[in-house]
Order: sequence, then C-alpha cells, then structure tokens
Amino acid sequence: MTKQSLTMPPTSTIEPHDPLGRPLKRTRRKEARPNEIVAAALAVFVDKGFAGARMDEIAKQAGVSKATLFVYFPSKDDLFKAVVRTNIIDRLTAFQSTVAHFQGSSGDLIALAMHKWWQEIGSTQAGGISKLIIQEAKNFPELAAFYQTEVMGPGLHLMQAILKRGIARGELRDLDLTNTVMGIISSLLFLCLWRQAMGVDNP
Amino acid sequence: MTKQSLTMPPTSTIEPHDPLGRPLKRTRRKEARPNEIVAAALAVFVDKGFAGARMDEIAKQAGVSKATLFVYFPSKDDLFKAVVRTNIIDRLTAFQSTVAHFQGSSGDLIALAMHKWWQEIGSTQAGGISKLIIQEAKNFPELAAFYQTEVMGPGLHLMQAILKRGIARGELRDLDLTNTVMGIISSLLFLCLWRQAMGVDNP
DNA sequence: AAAATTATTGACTAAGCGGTCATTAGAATA
DNA sequence: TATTCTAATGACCGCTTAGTCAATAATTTT
Repeated sequence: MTKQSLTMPPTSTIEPHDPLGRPLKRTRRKEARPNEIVAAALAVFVDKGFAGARMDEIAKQAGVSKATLFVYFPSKDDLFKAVVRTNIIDRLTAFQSTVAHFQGSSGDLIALAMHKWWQEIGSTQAGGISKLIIQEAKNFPELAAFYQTEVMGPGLHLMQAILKRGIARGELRDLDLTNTVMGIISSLLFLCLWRQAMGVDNP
Repeated sequence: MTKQSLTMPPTSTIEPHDPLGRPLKRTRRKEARPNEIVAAALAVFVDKGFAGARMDEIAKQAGVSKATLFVYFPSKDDLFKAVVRTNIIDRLTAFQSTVAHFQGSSGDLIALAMHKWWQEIGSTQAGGISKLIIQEAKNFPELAAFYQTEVMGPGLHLMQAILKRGIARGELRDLDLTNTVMGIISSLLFLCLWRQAMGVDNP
C-alpha cells in the first residue's frame, strides 16, 4: 500500500510524477500537504538541528515552495512543534492507554515500555528530536519549555505510574521513584543520543 | 598566581584594568591573544552551540574586536577546532592516572571514578565539551572520530578494567562487561548532557 | 624625538535567512 | 465553456552575521 493511495485517488491519466509519487506540475493537494511537510521537516530538523534547518530545504524536500510552508504553518517554531506532536506526543499518548489496560506482570510492562520506545522512537528518525532538544534548548527556551511540559513531563509521569503499579502489586520493592525512572530513561536516551550524534544509520 | 603573571610582565604603572587583569585601552599583546580568544570561545561555544555562537560575542568576552579574531584564526570553523583540540586531551590523561593506581575495594573504586569524573568534568564547564561533540559530530566527522578514539574508547576501556579488577578480586559477580559499563557511564553522561542543555548553573 | 613597523579596529560588504504578499493557475461550480 | 474560488508561488523585504580592509595607534628602531 503506497502513501499516495492513502491520501488521494489514484491518478488514471499518464502524468509525470516524482520519485515519491507526487505530481511534478503545480497541483492543489490541500489534504496531503501538512503530512508531507511535517515528514520533510522531521528529516531536515534531525539532520541539521533547529537553527541549522532551512525553510527552503524543507520546502524542497516536501516538493513545495517555501511560501507554501507558511500557508500551512505560521512560523518555523510552529512547524517544529507540529513535528514533535506527530512524531512523539501522539505515540506517547497512544502508549499511555496501552499501559492503562495492561494485564501482565510489571516486569513485562517495564520491558514493553522500554522496547516500544526504542522501537518506535529511539531507533528511528524521531529519536533525533531528543538530540535536537539537547542541542537547542538554551537558544530556544520556548521550544525547550514546550518539550519539557509536553514530552518529558508526561513521559516521566508515565514511567513513574508503571513503577507505582509494580509496587502496589508487590512485584517491586519500595524503591526511589525519581531515581529509578532517571536510571531507566537515561540509558535509553543516552544510547539514542549517541547513535544520533555518531551517525549510526537508522531505518 | 594570576594568569597575567604567566603571560606578561607585571604592569608597574597605575593603569586601568578589566576584571581579568587585561588593560582597558587598546594594547598590543600578540602572545596572549590566542589563549584568551580560545578560552572565550570555549565559554561561548559551550553556552550557545556552534551555530548559535556569535563571533562578536566571543570577541567581546576575549576583550578584543571581532576583526582581531580573524587575525589569529582564519574562520569560525578553525576557531572551533582550536577550542576542542586545546581542551580535551590533557584533562582526560590527567584523570586516567588518578584512577589507575588505586588500592581500596572495587566498590570504592567505582564510586571514586564516578565521583571524580562528575566533580572534575561532568559538573564543570568541561562537561560542555561532551555536549559540543554530540552537537557537532555530524558537521565535523573527523572531530567525532578523534573524540571516539581519544576519549570514549579509553574511557570505556578504563571502566572495563575497573570492573575486571572487581571480578578478579571476587568483589563482583561475573557480569556483562560491556552492558554494565554502558549503564554506568550513560547515567553520568546523560545527566551531564541534560544539565548542560537545560542550563543548570555550573561552578 | 622622529620614523618605521605592525597589532588592532571601526566601518563596511555580501550572503543567507525567516517571513510577506500580490499574482498565478488548478479545480469546482454553474 | 465561462466563472468563481482558493491553493500555490515568485519576487521581494528587513534583518542578522561571517568575513574584509583601509585607517589607526601602540611599540620598536633609529
């Protein structure tokens, strides 16, 4: 199933298309644009950092003019926030409900959480966002604050909830919540950061 | 012993000086400039990152005009390389020998290693270099390789040696060396990166 | 003290960037 | 087919900043 078939009716006539299946001439595709722009933005942001990412390059990679970016996103900041939302926050909230209805042992749940994060974020292009935040936090305090409240806060809270569940069920001893959470996520995040920095190829 | 006494004869006349002991009026100090510029550059690069660092700010912090920067360093890139080269190696080797000849228990040795690293690097401005490397690894691949072989490699090796010693003395069980080392340094480095990124004040 | 040397700099430029807007052209409607 | 609506864009603007250079002034030499 191609991406195109999800977002627009199959083109019946013989038209020139780019490698990603997008028409070469100027076309109006209001529905598909935002996703394509966000996808392109993720790639460029992760590769170049926030300051280093050029709107022109994002536009080019999205197969669109720079002005079109500003039709769908009011500013570079907003585009970045959209990237974080669709790549991290949505996944995080999805996983929150998974945790809420989990039946098995707490050991399995912890393993699942770590595995899932690594599989969907840490080892993918989305993992680059973590590095990006560390890179740019000081220069773009608003973005750092956004990430703190929208991602780190909920993430830490979720992990704490998992540990509390384990303690309540008598599967874990009464450990220090903050430090244990820190230990768990630091190993994951550090490995992610390191791979990103050293340029390990991610699928 | 002040920095000034190392680099120039003591000023005998009563002249206005800045807080770092540098004369306020325009003076010619060919020998002292490079070190002062590199020191200022380190501070600004660590604080703002490579892209965010402004040559004007480095110049101001070095007590010099921007044009003078380009007298001593041909470009921003070259200045950055000079900063990293002159700041990394000495600290590492000094630290290695501190840990190398230890007599007590392995538990104490591990604690000492972590504590010492945190005290002398992780919690200081030098810790900012780790962040710098992670930040700029992609843009300066040869710098990343240099850091990998000269710093990370020896660091991991040293920590492994400490664990092997513990196992040989029967103080530690036969644990997985690579993973344990990763767990130990990841928590330290991650905390360091996080503090650097979020701007916790360092002494 | 005057001249020569050269470290230092203020003022400038060229380039690059985020963001804007009047115009253009693809699609929907009649 | 003609008309309307609006997605898409080329051309432009104001601002920032790495890098340049002729002029300036602190030393050294005579």
